[in-house]
Amino acid sequence: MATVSYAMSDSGRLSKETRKRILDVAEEMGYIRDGNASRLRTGHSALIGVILNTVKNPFFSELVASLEMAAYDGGYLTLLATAQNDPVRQKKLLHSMISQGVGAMIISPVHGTSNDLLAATARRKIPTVVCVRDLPNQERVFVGADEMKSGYLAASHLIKNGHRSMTFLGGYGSTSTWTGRKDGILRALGEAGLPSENCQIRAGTLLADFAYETMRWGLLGVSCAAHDCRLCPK
Amino acid sequence: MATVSYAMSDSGRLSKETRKRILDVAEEMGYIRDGNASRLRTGHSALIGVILNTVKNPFFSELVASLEMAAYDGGYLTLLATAQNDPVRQKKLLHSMISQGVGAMIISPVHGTSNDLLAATARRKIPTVVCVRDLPNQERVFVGADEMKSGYLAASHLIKNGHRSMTFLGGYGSTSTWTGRKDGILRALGEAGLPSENCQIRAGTLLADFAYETMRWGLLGVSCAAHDCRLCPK
DNA sequence: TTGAAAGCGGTACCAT
DNA sequence: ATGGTACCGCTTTCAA
Repeated sequence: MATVSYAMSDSGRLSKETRKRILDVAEEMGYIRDGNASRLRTGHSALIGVILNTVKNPFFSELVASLEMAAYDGGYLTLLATAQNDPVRQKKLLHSMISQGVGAMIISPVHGTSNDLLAATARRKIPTVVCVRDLPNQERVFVGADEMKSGYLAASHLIKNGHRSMTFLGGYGSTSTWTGRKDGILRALGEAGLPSENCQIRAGTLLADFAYETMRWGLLGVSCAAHDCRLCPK
Repeated sequence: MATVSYAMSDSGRLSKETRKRILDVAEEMGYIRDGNASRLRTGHSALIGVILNTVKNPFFSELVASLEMAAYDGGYLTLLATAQNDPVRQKKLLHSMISQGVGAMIISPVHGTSNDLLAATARRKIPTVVCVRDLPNQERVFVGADEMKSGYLAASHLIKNGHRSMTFLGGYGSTSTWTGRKDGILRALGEAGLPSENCQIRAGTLLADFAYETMRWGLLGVSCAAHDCRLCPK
């Protein structure tokens, strides 16, 4: 029993021939080591949990692709689930993943995430990374874009090209993503000496789909109100 | 010990108050049952493994989204990985998933998949579904489109709209997908009394990206050679 | 109605 | 260099 384990993990404790004999037999009978039993004993997991809002949005599917490849390179598998804008579902998923013994978590939190979401991973010392949308006022590791800067760059681009009015369709209001981009836009307007009224600001669920389509065209949620802009979808 | 287990699974063996007391304490200390240990004992897993070629292609990301939602509704989590057109990687992934104790597998096999891929799941009686691309001459469950019919419909559409020549860019040649679509196109040409030379047939790795872009435009790998077709990308 | 104990498949310590 | 054994957290049988 123990010897087989030593053979599989190549601990160097066994003689060349004993090890080879064991591996040969294992190969022949199609043996695959039970990673769960292993984790149960050692506490080391080969699973990384990933919770995103959706995976249909190309931004997120590219993210999934990259995460999965990085995980594979590190010898991990990804447990993927989507929270569908539902904080309750998000929490259930996180608990399910902990139940499955994930060794680490990557979460892009939904709007309305409660402050205690990460308590479960924190208590168990499961390394957790928050991405895309931040969780303010919490102890966490965050990876994401500088939303403020992106809004600023987008608005500046429009202004530089002679546009004086624009519309901001950022999806859900009062998220850190939305607020950051909006602030960036307003800053750009201010620096150009334009009144903030020149940017129509819209937020809400119904606009999310529109914004999504806009994002697909590479405009990051900012759409130009002038109908002859070469960068905007027809 | 045993009593806690009974409380969690609500077997009805415990008195109302004992159960409630246990659940309260569990809640308070943030207890989450270890699904792996459970699986180890019972053999029942809450994991469904999914192996696709890629997840960047919108066709597959929509598939992932649907699979994940269905899994969630059934109380399962999805273990997702991409084979990246690499049969070796595909096999390693499958073994990793078995090692993680998946209860079922869903695979869209890569081109060049060896015949013994599913031997590992078969031996362990892990229910396995092959999708999108078929594995001919094997005992398996397959779910996918009628490729022949889709090629036929696409070519018929072009012919009906007055086009007499076309190009088929189907990506990798000699896959069941490619062959099916090609045969459908040729059948449509035949029925219209057109020679098969009227369809340029191209296959190969370099064309895969082109075909992918074409698919994004909703043309399912069939592109019209006439440059004024309203349906084709500009 | 409750609890003690064995065992799932590994790993790691200890002894041989 | 090798194998016996306890234990990881849970479920299930059996006994109390």
